[in-house]
Amino acid sequence: MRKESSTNALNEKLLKDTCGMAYALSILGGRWKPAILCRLVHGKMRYSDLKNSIPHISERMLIAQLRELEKDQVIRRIVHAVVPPRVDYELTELGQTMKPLLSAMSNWGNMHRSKTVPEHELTKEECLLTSEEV
Amino acid sequence: MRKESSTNALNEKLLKDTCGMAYALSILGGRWKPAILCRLVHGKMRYSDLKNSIPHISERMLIAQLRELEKDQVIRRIVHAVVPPRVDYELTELGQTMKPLLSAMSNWGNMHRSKTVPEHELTKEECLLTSEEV
DNA sequence: CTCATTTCTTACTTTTTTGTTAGTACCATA
DNA sequence: TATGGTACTAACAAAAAAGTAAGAAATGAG
Repeated sequence: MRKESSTNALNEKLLKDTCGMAYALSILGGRWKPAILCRLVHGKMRYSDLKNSIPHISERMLIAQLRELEKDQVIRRIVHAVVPPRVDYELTELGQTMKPLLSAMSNWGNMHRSKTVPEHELTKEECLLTSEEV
Repeated sequence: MRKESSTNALNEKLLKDTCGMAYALSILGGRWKPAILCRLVHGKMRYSDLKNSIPHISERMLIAQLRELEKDQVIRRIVHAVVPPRVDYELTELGQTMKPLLSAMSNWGNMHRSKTVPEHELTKEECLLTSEEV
């Protein structure tokens, strides 16, 4: 449970309120959010498909990060009245506006991580956003 | 001191190694990094000027975040052999390549935080990156 | 009845990040 | 000596993020 009046919280709020970049980063930041967003950019996904497509993610973490993205209005949650349960997630209109940004980040990251990660440690890129997809 | 073989650390490394977006976010993420970067984009700054220009930042946090950015090769630290001591910080060439990305984030953030922050709470934007500055 | 599927929630633990405080080094000046 | 300026480091505390494990709900099938 987050405190609302800690120095920490107040600093965060101040920075988010005065700096667009800090605001954007507060929305995108989170261990598993990049992986989630990179998948949803390609289109609506079912919870279980999303979970199965991300190696090593726990249900606890997946749901927590989805809930945050939903709260920030970047994604929407679509519940189907079926059994077994079915829940889909997709980018909202606001989320769609992030596509150019997500693509720029992905491209920059892919272009430059090879500068700092030894080549024999480079692994298959699983998250590719190209300009055609934006 | 960070553990190197916790699940947490291993997950982070896996994601950074397989997703350009996660990599970029890992470099930019940190409470005070956006404020620092927004200032250094405009040109080299002296440590004390940097500190005085960011409200509420402690020396501890400023130096810690500068050290991380330096380690990630985004900024360089320039020591002058004078008294009183003088240290400047500036973007590296790699840091310069981030300018379009920083600008995109700033613009997106400024465009959309008004959607989620009540209007009477909006404060003066202190961090503006325009396309002319990129 | 049991087992399976899907999608969560809750309680707690571990790890990491951020913040507080005290102190340091190297001068220069009074 | 004390005080001031600049730029840190180290130790610890508080807060937040991430991870582990257990349990729940609503069916449907055997």
